[in-house]
Amino acid sequence: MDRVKKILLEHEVVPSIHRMLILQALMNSCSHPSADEIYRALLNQIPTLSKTTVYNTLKTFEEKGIIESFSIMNNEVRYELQPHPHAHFKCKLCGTIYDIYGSFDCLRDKIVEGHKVQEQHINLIGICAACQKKDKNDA
Amino acid sequence: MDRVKKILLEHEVVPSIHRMLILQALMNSCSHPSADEIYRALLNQIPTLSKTTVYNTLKTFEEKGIIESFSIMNNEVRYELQPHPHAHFKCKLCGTIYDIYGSFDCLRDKIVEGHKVQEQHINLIGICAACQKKDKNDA
DNA sequence: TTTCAATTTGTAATCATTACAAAATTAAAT
DNA sequence: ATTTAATTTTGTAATGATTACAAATTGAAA
Ligand SMILES: [Mn+2]
Ligand SMILES: [Mn+2]
Ligand SMILES: [Zn+2]
Ligand SMILES: [Zn+2]
Repeated sequence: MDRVKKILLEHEVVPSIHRMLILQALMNSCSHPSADEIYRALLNQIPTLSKTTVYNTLKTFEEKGIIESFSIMNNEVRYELQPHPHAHFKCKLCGTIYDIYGSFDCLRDKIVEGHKVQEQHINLIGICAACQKKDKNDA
Repeated sequence: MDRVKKILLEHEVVPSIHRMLILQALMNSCSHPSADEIYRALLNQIPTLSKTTVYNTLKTFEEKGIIESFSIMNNEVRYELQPHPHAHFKCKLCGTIYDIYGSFDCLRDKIVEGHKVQEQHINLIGICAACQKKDKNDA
């Protein structure tokens, strides 16, 4: 919990209890949670939590560079702490989003055909390894 | 217009007048139009056009492999004929979406870390060349 | 304790998209 | 030409994620 507070202070965000819990939930989760998933995960600990607070807080975190957001298949936005740059794979069957640490060119802060790149999102979509196995067993 | 009809027939889509006009609008546009943009562009020619028809038709086109859709920055879905695989760059200032034909690995139909890739979307976001110039002139 | 700014909340609004059933169109069958 | 059935198109209502906004709450300084 001290680790969480430290991160917020380093990014000039007042470490309120809500913000600490939201960031903690995000750090504990490895599943790229959506705003709604974070909201539901915290309802036990903060019964008075408002979904607007979750949205506001996530926006603040992103503006301050604490987290990153991305969206795959145009449903809801998903959030994660920014570790090393990586790609995402979303399974069409089970919906799981996997991190892919492959050999992708990182174009951030590079100039591409004259355009200044600030963000890069590599989204792969298909059938994950687990669902392929499941399909074979069913057949 | 014959070209349009031919494409529809080749993909086993009945070439109704609406479908031909929607596909034509998509072929004439090089701006990755959204469903709403296509709808507004056609309202002159088909005053009775329903937005639902545009959505239905675009979905049909995509299912039949005539067009592809993608989404960048999680606003609306955008559509294009599928030429060679390429990446997209969206300018944060003017909103323009550029095609980027760089040297990107095409992972379609490949296996990545055990996952079967069916779609690949490379989205770059930043400030486009034109807007960089404009900024310099203003300063 | 008073004050004031920052944070949080609840509700209503927005926007893209989908669901669904009725209406219109088309082509085939009589 | 008329009937029939399937397909296409339409209009409206519903959905779901997100945002706008104003009121309520909190928390630190004076
Ligand atoms: Mn990730
Ligand atoms: Mn393109
Ligand atoms: Zn799966
Ligand atoms: Zn621009």
